[in-house]
Amino acid sequence: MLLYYFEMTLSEEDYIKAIYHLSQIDNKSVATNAIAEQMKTKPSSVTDMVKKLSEKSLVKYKKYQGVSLSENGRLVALSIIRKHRLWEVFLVDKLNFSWDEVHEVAEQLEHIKSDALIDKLDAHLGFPKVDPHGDPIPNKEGFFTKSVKKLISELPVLSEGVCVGVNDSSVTFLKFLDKNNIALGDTFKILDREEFDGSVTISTRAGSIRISEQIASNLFLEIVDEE
Amino acid sequence: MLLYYFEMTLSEEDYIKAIYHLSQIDNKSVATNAIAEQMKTKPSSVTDMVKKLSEKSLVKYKKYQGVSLSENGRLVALSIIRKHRLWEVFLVDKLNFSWDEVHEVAEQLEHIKSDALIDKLDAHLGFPKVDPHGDPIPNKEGFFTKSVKKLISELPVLSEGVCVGVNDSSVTFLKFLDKNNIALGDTFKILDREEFDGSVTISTRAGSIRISEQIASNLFLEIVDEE
DNA sequence: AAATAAATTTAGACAAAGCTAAAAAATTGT
DNA sequence: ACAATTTTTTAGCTTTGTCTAAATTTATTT
Repeated sequence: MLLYYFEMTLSEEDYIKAIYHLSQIDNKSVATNAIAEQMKTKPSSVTDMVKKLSEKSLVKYKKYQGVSLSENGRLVALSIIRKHRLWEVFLVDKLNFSWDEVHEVAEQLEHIKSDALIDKLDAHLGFPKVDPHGDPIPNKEGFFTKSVKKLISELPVLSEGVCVGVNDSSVTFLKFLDKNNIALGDTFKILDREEFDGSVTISTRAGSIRISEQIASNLFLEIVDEE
Repeated sequence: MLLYYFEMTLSEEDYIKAIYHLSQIDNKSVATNAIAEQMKTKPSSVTDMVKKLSEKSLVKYKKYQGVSLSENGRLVALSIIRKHRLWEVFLVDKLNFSWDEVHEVAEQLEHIKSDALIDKLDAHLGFPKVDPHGDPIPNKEGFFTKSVKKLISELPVLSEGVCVGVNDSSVTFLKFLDKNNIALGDTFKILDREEFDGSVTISTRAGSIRISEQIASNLFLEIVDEE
């Protein structure tokens, strides 16, 4: 990954990250208002910041035409996302936070500046490919495997992925998951699907279990495309 | 430890820490110029900041009379120092940094705001009492064991402590340490001292070894007083 | 006990990042 | 096509933390 050629402030980094995420949604240039909403700030503040980032050639900007990241800006965004996601893995795997508690702290940790720190953290965690939500972790050069989030009911047999969410968050459903030793962050493989009723056999930490079509259509897996 | 009653900026935290460290040197109130030097800033900037901290009752300040921490200020300082030293332990024990590489990164990590994070980090590290330099880690309530740094040659038999520094950093001396499996951060116990030549037997990780008076007067141990 | 020196504070400015209110450009509706 | 609406930008002000230069207080020296 590129070394930044200039120091970036916390605020600049947050803007770059926001612009990155917004430009992922659809591929057009990002609107001032959209950034303002994301950053919980006013459009006029966004205009000011975007001009500054443009001078540092981290974004491409023409008045009234929206913003997009330059190649350098994209690499900066990916380096921040890399840090954020590695810290999330650390918080969940090593400090026993649950996957839904880590975002806020990781938002702070992602701004710590030290290449050595991130390299060593990465190694310490065993070079993880995805964070606890199943999102891919870019490598040092900014490459990462794309991933798709899909319901088990929509996936073909032999798919493998990390359980990253539920559709139905009712107490009964969550109790079912608990009873069957299914937790967010677990890796599942789809072993078989019964054509008759759509029920699915999956392998879990606790062995393989059979789940009904109804369950299968309420569990999201994050599938990583190796390419 | 107290919850801060108001958010503190990074800069405020740095000033509080600087004032704490300076007031440890001798017990008088701290001079504006001394703070300016420590913070690498100008005396006029210090005056401004000290007024602000005084309004938040973190310091006691009278014009031209120097500054000292209030009880709240002291607790804030200790909470920052606690974070700093826990992160240093993490960096050395878990990420394999060497003890002399960690300060800069810990300076950043100490400002991360999350009580849950620090509690869990503390547990993950096994509730360490001292950092890799042998300095004591305050507990949540701001209590910590005092410690003294002394040469092995000055310590009585049966003393125990963490090796935290050398007087003579010549290549030959460091090579001697390496050859005898002595590293900064190791815990030693003084088993015996020979009156005749002042040579000392110490127990190390690698077993017990005999060191000459010359060596003993070049190795610092940090002794923790349990009280 | 003045006179000089050193330390500290005040006053006024500046850059970063935000805000409000008003102006300008782009988009939409008819 | 042009009026109305929405989006974006500009202009000017605020706060935080810094600075320089000048003024003031404290300390030191003779």
